[in-house]
Amino acid sequence: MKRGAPADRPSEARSRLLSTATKIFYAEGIHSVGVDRIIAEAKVTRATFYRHFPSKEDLILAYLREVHRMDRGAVGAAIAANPPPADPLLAIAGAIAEGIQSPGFRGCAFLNAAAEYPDADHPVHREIIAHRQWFLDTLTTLMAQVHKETAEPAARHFVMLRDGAMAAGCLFDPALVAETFLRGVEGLLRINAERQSAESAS
Amino acid sequence: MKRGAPADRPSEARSRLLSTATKIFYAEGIHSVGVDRIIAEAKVTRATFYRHFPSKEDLILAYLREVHRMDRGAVGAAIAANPPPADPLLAIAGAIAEGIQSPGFRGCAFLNAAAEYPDADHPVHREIIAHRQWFLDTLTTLMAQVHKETAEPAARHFVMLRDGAMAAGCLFDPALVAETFLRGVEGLLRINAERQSAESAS
DNA sequence: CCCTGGCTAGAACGAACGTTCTACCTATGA
DNA sequence: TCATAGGTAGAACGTTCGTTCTAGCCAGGG
Repeated sequence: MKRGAPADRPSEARSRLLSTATKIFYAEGIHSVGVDRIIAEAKVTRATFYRHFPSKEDLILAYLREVHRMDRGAVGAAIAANPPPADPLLAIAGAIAEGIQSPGFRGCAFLNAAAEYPDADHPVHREIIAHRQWFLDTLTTLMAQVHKETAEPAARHFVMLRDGAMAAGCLFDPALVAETFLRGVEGLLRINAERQSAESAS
Repeated sequence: MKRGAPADRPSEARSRLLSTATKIFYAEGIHSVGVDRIIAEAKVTRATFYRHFPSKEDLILAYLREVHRMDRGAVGAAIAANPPPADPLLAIAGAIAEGIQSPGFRGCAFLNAAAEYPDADHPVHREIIAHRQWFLDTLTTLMAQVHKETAEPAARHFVMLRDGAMAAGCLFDPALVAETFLRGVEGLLRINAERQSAESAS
């Protein structure tokens, strides 16, 4: 009996289910989308759905993990393409600004999900927290290469600008939001770089 | 017997309904709360509910208008207590930072609602846009008294920091979020004030 | 007086929700 | 060869949703 992990073989139906859910949950929210809708658009049957996802909640968690995977890939690519000493933070900010202006942008999947799952003990909420902690940690590490002493507040500042930009991106003019965001990040990086050079000069 | 006072205008049952809805919608979200729940906690009957609010959507709109009313009151009070030339912007930022750290804080009611109503044509979404436009306009006016030329981008920057702080306030440590927000606002105001004095010197 | 308006109480509706079930088909590999 | 895993198709479960309805209670003003 070679029954290993439940995801040993990439099932066609499962990936169709997940990509459909990702698209619809992101575009329309979670509570307001029923499983029937996802089943219908993924062109699978109810039985198949419940074979791969024991409940809707499992699908929601898989959706968030999928978005997390994509975010990690995008950040990793930005860092790889702009390794220190080139500024990967500007590359990340650029990718965010680009995302905000791309068609179909509906904000941050995690912030949107957090609005629907305020209970801190809920598995969905915990998944959100975990993603955000990863993002903050990643930025803190990168920020430490600009100015070590203020890396943590600077990273928090970056995340705050990003959160604001992602939230406003589908409520204001995306181009203006992206511009405001990039200006803010540039200012933040400039200040930290000045701190760094001021210290190394002394 | 009823008071002859004109304060009778809003019925007791209606205001109980609205305050209950405001509390529950804000704390738990909109889609995940049924009308039965609000009816039960407001201690009214279904018939009474539908007498005052033709549908759930009307209650949701009333909820958002109620929060808007409270926000306008808070901003108005902050401006009244710190009229120019004292800085009302710092007072507003302080009130926001205080809100983030107060118990029961669940983020911005409008950002949360926007996550549940992404359709731009939906009445709820439009109510959100209207509130945000009012806030941006208010800040732009105040910002113009610091530095007229850059009032608009500075106000957008302020709103972006606020949105980020409100979104993160219930996902990170509120005290750290509030501190990061206030530092960001101080920096923003300092830069604009420097621009102002640099110009008036020339 | 009775009419009206705001309220209580609770039954009932159809639709949609998440979930379970039976029944059958079809590749694959031991 | 045959058991099995993963798929299709669709009925059905019980619950909850938003909404409507009937019926009755009580106070104030014409």
